[in-house]
Amino acid sequence: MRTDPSILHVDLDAFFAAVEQRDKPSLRGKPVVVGGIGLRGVVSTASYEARKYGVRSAMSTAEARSRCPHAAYLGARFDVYRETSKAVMAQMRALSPLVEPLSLDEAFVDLSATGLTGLTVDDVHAIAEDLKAAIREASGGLTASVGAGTSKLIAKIASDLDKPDGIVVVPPGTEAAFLAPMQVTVIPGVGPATAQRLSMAGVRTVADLQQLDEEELVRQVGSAHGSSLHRLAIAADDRAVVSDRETKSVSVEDTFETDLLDRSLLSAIGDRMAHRVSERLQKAQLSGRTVTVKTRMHDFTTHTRSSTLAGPTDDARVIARVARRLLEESDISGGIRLLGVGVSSLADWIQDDLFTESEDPPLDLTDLPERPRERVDGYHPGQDVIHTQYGEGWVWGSGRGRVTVRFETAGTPAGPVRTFAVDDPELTKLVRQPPEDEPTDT
DNA sequence: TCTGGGGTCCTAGGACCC
DNA sequence: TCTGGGGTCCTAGGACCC
Repeated sequence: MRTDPSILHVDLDAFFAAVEQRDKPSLRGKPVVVGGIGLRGVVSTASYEARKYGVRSAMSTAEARSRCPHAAYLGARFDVYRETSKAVMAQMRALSPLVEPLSLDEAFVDLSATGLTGLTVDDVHAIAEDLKAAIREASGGLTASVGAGTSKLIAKIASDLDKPDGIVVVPPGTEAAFLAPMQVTVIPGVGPATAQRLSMAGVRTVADLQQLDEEELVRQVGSAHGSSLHRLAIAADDRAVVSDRETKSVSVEDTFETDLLDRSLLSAIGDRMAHRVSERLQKAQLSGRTVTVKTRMHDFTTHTRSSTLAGPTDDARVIARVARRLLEESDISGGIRLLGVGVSSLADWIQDDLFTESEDPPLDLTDLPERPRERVDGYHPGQDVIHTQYGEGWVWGSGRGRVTVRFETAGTPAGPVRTFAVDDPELTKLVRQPPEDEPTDT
């Protein structure tokens, strides 16, 4: 545990709404609500003027409209927010190389990485003052709230105490007493479900939590959560500030204005989502092995189905094909309100390296899994794709020197399922690279 | 007035391997 | 011949965060 309050938590005030007010002077001083503006929309951010009417993040836009009909309701402009966020984060990085963004509008800054040591409460207060001024300058007038302390937990909670445009530095040594009178829900990770369980054990404040022994806590909320909560309650938090956290998954989802029942429509929507996921993977130079389809029923119950490929892919066609299969296996009776497609089990992957080496590289069939998968029933398990002169082939079973292939044209099965010996010259003849991977000058 | 979209982390059971 | 414990991978679901 460090002894000076050298971790800052910086939180931009009503970020999305503030950007809109910055860009449209007519909105300044007025209630502004940013979020989904459709029938099933939800509020992302409400300006402080709108909060006076009880409008809050995560509230349905319909409810927000009834509470504050005269507010300006705006869809989110993420590109603009991203750009502003970048400028703000740059100011933090100018202060310290160790910055951990949590979202577009929030980050931890570790001042110990600046070489400054023995910082006092006043020192940190002054640094926060300067940072806020730099942020205001770089962002075209946005305000931020800053919390500081000896840990992430303390900094994060402190930044919430004097919003908007405030600074709270918690003196070292006072952390446990600082937390004690607060509700347990101030601890990040304690949401409604955990709060409910704790309340049944008579725990409402952090002071109550500090009294509870770890074993009892683990019984109530599980082992990982319980032991981390036990430590956080007494402000024992040595989590490091980490820049460059790895992306673990990439996904796209959409809630429909009305519940959808039509499988072919859903299939087409899923294809488009697969393409968007693929684009984002490629942009980030990532690829992944697990494809997940998410469905939400009319009653809001949510289901996921996933399938893990033999190797990583960022190919829209592969993602789309697996997603289509998973969707076919999903129950959509009664209609679904949401569909999502995602890819996880990510690996770094430099896309070009696979194909640019040789002129006409054959698919290396010896690289296919040795063991056949058990469920080879016509749809499983979509392990890899080959491309042929007349369509796309889907390798769906292999082993013992044999490969089973179903060919498709534009996603539709074309011709029978065929099985080849790995060294069958006809198979070798059929296997070609897709047109877009061929050198353009030949 | 029903509940977004993008994520992270944890749990639990079954398969499989040693 | 029988029993078993641990580790890893996969799938599904849930809690939580901004």
